[in-house]
Amino acid sequence: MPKVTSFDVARLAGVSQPTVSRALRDLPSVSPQTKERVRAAARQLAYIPHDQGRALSTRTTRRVAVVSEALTNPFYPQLLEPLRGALERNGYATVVVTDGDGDLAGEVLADGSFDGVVLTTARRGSTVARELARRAVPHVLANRVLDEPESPSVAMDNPAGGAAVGRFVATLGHRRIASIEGPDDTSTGRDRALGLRRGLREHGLRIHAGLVRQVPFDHDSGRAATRELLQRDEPPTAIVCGNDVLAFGALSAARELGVDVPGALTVVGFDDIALSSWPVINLTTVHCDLDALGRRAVDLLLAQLRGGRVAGHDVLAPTLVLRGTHGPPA
Amino acid sequence: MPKVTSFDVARLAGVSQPTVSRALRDLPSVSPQTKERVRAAARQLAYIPHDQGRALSTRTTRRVAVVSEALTNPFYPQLLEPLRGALERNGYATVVVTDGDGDLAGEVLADGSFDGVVLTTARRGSTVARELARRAVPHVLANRVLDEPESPSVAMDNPAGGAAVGRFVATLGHRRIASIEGPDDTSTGRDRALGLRRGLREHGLRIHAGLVRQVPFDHDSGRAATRELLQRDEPPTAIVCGNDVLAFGALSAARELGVDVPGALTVVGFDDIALSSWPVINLTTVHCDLDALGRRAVDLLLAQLRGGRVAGHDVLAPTLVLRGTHGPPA
DNA sequence: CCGTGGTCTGCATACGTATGCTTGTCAAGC
DNA sequence: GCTTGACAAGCATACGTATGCAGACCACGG
Repeated sequence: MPKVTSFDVARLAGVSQPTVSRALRDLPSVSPQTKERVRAAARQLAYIPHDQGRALSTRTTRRVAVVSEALTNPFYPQLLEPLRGALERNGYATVVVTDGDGDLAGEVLADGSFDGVVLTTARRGSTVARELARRAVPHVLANRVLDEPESPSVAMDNPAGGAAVGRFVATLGHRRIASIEGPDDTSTGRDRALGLRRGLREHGLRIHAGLVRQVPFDHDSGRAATRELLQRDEPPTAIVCGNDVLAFGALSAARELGVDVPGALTVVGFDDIALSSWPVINLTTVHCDLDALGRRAVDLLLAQLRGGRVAGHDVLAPTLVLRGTHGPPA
Repeated sequence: MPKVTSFDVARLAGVSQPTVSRALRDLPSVSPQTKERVRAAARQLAYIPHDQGRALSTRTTRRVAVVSEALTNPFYPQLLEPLRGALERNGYATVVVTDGDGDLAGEVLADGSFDGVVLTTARRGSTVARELARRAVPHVLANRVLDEPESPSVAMDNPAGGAAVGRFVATLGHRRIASIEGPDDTSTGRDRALGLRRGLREHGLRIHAGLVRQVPFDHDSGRAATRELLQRDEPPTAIVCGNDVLAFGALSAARELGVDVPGALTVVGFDDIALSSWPVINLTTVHCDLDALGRRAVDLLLAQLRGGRVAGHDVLAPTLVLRGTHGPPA
């Protein structure tokens, strides 16, 4: 592809290839006149330095991989954006590596294509982080964490958020409370569910086993689970969801079945993604500061890229945000 | 990063470096016994071939860049997914290149990091495609097209879709029809708006100049425009939006102002992204088969990657999908 | 006039893998 | 027994850029 190389530029400018390399990077060891001649030649040939060559020579790519599940879940683009911004401000390009099945081979991440890795959707037992650690690839977990906290990580305080929701629905007066939870092998799914139970317990409440559903984090799963729950003999008066997308599914099911929200049903989400604040949705949920999370994660990664050993486990406090999908039981 | 190279493997296996290269790629010119010895050595050292080295040597990256605006607009992840799938099936990895401002420097795309490029958010006057053409970088436009059709492209038949919407709202009986359109420098924004006018004209209708808003393709813009429109002395009875996200904004504004949809206001979108079919939204819109679009775009790209000259301009027919946000005027 | 120091440029080579060509080995065929 | 050929592996080198080191050149001071 790169028909024109630094040798071509050198020939045209009447200098050597190394001089071209130095001149175009504006190193001080090249005289102003030579620089100008080289720049002119490069311009004339529309020369673009070949990135592979540079990367091979410097053993640095200025690229960071962000591993995420399907981007069609709107949560991930919103996490991605702050990560991308922070990385860009520090001179790194972001490459999104989609990990559809959650069993990505670690090899792709350690073949020299990236200077570092951000894992956003690690499963609790995933070995990818361990493998990266073994190969000394700078990396950080953002959003989800592992059971064995070997790698640095940043996450929301999901247990605390879950507990806050529990206390909130209890205080509203609800007693028949359902929980639509995310997968148990994700730290977000499990921690929020555990937190919810703790919050309810503080008010002397428990979740009836029949009112618990554990499903993947997507709209249709939330919708199906909610349909089941609402068609029980004694349907719940409140449904707490493991994330916002599940809550959208709950709202969809309620709409389909003609159940009024919040009159006859309270729905609470978790994440506070952009859609949730749209008046057409107006979801009561738990706000997560993904900007802060992304910035912090990138800080931890940069520290490693600069050669330091890093082992922090940051936890950010979420906050309940009250909108239009909650109320006292009918 | 790659502490262990093919030379290390060669030394351990007692063979030469080229033999390692051939053995691990399972070339026939290596004896089975040698292959096994090399594989064992590679396994023992946890050897991962350095991608930069391979890329430099073969002058091929097996990577394709997909250029898109911010992924927080849910349309793009949905276009991305079929593209990614089709590329993956053909052995190419997808790299998302985010083009926040729409003025991406073409250099990044032509520095040898990618074998090909898919442009999804090109502005009408963009020179990026031309630059790629000049440098003989295989590329294709998917979704949006250019005024000068120099590069191969695939897009929905946006004028036809717009016309269908125009005829539809006219047939419903609406007369005060508003149009919230996307930016004029995008082919989607302009073509859909032109199509709408054509469809209405067929029914002897015109859009009052005061009922036209041209805004960026995002929720808040749609919401703000709709608030303005609904607070006029004679508000529109139907609002046609340049895409679904704008329509969500319209629904938000209607909700805020207590305007009933579809009782007092008809809202129509364009794209039929996943959210639109959620019962909680249930938007009447124009369906675009992004799977087909993505597959076709990748086909055109692959033809170029295999060395062919390609110059097709494919257009796919969209279809109106009637859901819950339309009705006759009050 | 020679030596010194500083400035600029070029030479040689490294980075890790892939591949054309050559060499070596061995068995079969005449 | 020598040739032929097939097969297996190694040698040399290419890909494009970056960098340590050496050398050239110039000006200046003694």
